[in-house]
Amino acid sequence: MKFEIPAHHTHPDKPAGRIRQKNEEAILAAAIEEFARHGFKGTSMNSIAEKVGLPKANLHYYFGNKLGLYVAVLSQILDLWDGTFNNLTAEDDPAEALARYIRAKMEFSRRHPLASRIFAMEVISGGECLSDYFNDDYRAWFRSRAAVFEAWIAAGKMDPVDPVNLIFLLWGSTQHYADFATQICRLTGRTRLTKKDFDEATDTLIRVILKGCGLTPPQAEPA
Amino acid sequence: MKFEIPAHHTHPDKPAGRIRQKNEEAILAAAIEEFARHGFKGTSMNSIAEKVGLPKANLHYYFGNKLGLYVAVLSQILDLWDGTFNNLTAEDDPAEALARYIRAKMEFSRRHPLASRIFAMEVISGGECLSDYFNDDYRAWFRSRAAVFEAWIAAGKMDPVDPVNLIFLLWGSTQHYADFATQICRLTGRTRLTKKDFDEATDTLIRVILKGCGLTPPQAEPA
DNA sequence: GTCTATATATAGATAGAC
DNA sequence: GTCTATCTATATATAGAC
Repeated sequence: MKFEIPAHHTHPDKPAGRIRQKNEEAILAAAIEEFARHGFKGTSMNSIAEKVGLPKANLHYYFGNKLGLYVAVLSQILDLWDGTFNNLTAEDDPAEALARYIRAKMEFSRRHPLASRIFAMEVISGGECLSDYFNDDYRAWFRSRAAVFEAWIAAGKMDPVDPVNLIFLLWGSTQHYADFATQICRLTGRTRLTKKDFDEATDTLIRVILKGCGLTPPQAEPA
Repeated sequence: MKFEIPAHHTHPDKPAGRIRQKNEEAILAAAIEEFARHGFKGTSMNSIAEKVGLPKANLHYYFGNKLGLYVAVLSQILDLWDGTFNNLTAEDDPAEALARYIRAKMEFSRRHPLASRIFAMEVISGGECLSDYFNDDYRAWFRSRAAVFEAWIAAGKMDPVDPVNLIFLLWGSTQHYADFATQICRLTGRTRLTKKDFDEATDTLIRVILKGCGLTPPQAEPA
């Protein structure tokens, strides 16, 4: 999955890699916007270069080629995801843990909508660049998440809802607010979704899904 | 929204439009597959022409240009959607009507996954080609759908769940099975989602969402 | 390390023979 | 109505001056 970064040497009077780090971050930020808007094939290196204000030759110097830049963007996104999940355990109180998980997913949709959209477009397009990510470890991680629900069900703490489809319900309903924000704004007459919009949507999701699983929502905790 | 079809005349010894109709259908079918996989900008007229087995000049002859073909594909998809919705009324029994709606949406995801994905990619990409579709009529239609839930709530037939976010919950959770089928297959070790997979997912969605709205699911009716 | 100029491939679109 | 050949624009990528 990793791409080759061309060897180079730095000027002695400047800290090694400072310019590189700054430029790479700027390029990645511009690339995220373009890839989120046009997908991989629909994005041109030229448009990214113009947005970041560098000649496109620099993009090739830093990331090798277009696929290398795209994979770097995807890697950054997946790092974000890994940091957001993994907070559910069988010992948790189901209602509290599930509410926390829905809040975390909605907060991700609010703060990283472009990342969510790039991931969505990649999966919709077949997800070939994610084949290394969709591996045995990923399946094992997914089973461990489903096992938490199974444990709660076995302990009689929640209704016997199929854990696999419950997870897809959680993902689909929360990611929708990032991926389909354009449609939501058009339908509700907004120009963008506010923090308040997300809070209300989060409350609705927590209320419906928890009750649907036979759980009593915990008292709202301050954001 | 409509594009110009070039004027032409037909040979007198052949029924007018027979060849055209057949070719246009074949081109649209191939275009749906390509656009669903690569999005608008990522799809080339050449790839569509090769898939359908016609020279690409024919595609331009029938649809004018690439955007015309894309809009024709989108129009066909939106026609499908219009035929699927609009079955909820305030007079319906909420539990039965909602279960029916979830079934219809899931059946759409199962039978028209490519259509769902093209719509999703278009919305994620900003939905400029849908700006004519996301108009005042669409907003009015959406409010009429939300009003059905409000009527049910006012009549005490279901919990006071915010109708707008409930609709997004329904859309997000059902469309997920079409748009993210690749990820679902990787996670569950399947090569494709079967009718049985969809039936089980549908049952889970109906069970959780209806109970979450304070409704008692109706007895399962045969598909 | 940076950027201009350019090589090469492929895109959308069309002219014109049949 | 159909299809070959071609035009023009733009894409990725790189060579080489600075």
